[in-house]
Amino acid sequence: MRRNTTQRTAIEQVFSQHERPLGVDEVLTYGRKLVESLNQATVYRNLKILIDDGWLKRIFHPSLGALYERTGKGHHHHFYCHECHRVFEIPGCALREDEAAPDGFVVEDHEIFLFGVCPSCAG
Amino acid sequence: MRRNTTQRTAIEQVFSQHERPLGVDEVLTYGRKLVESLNQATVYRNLKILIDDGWLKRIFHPSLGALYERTGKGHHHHFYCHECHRVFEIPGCALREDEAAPDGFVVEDHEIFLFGVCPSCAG
DNA sequence: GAGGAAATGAAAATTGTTGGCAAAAGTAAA
DNA sequence: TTTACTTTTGCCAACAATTTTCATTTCCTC
Ligand SMILES: [Zn+2]
Ligand SMILES: [Zn+2]
Ligand SMILES: [Zn+2]
Ligand SMILES: [Zn+2]
Repeated sequence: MRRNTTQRTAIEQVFSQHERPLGVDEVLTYGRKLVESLNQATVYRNLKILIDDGWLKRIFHPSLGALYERTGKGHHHHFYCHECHRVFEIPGCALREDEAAPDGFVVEDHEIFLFGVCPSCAG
Repeated sequence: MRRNTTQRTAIEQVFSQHERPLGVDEVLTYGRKLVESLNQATVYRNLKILIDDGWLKRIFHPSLGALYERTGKGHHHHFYCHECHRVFEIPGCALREDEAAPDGFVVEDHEIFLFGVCPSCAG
């Protein structure tokens, strides 16, 4: 049976405190402010657990690699600014899902990554 | 100044011969049929060069990791069937690009991964 | 051809992630 | 509570993927 641990609680708090996709290193850094002894392997183990639980979701960024974000925040997508290298969450969806794939394909989910320049970098 | 090498030419040929996203290991395997001595580091180096040149594009597969595919094949996206674990190229685009991000964001490119069941698995 | 810069191959070094194990901590029954 | 049991942790070794180092080879220009 699954036990509650201060480590996993801390990791959950990290995601609650930062409302954006986080990398493993960020989870570790922020998590250590809550539980000083927090270990990297523990972070990996718990990220996996939280994904299995459906509490987290893993997304892939073309250059940043794996990022983790909370589920249940409503359908949204991501924008990567190649100037400041930040990932933004973009609410809503501009995909015409019914036209997304040819007949016969059953589309159950989709992931969209936008690339460009964010408002503050665009000046 | 950039020089033409038999190795890079071989790598380009590999992509021309296989019209689908390829992993590093596949590029190495197929490439060695053209240049026996082809080295893994050379593959990595040239994949990077070809991406910088805009000749290749890197995409991330949720479980296979990084894949490389030719650019200039027309705008398209990818579909991952969670039954047979195959990646399909989906021609065309169903994204309303003008509505994809809030005002201020300059969208220059986007990547879409569809998930679901392919026609042959859907029966 | 000769000279010089760039690219390659081989291996070491990094980086990212997972696995083993003894010790620590959570849970439930006594 | 305390005890007994099991999960989870921290540390570290083991992997895997990718990058770097460096001596040697190859390409290109003269
Ligand atoms: Zn920016
Ligand atoms: Zn959407
Ligand atoms: Zn299928
Ligand atoms: Zn598109």
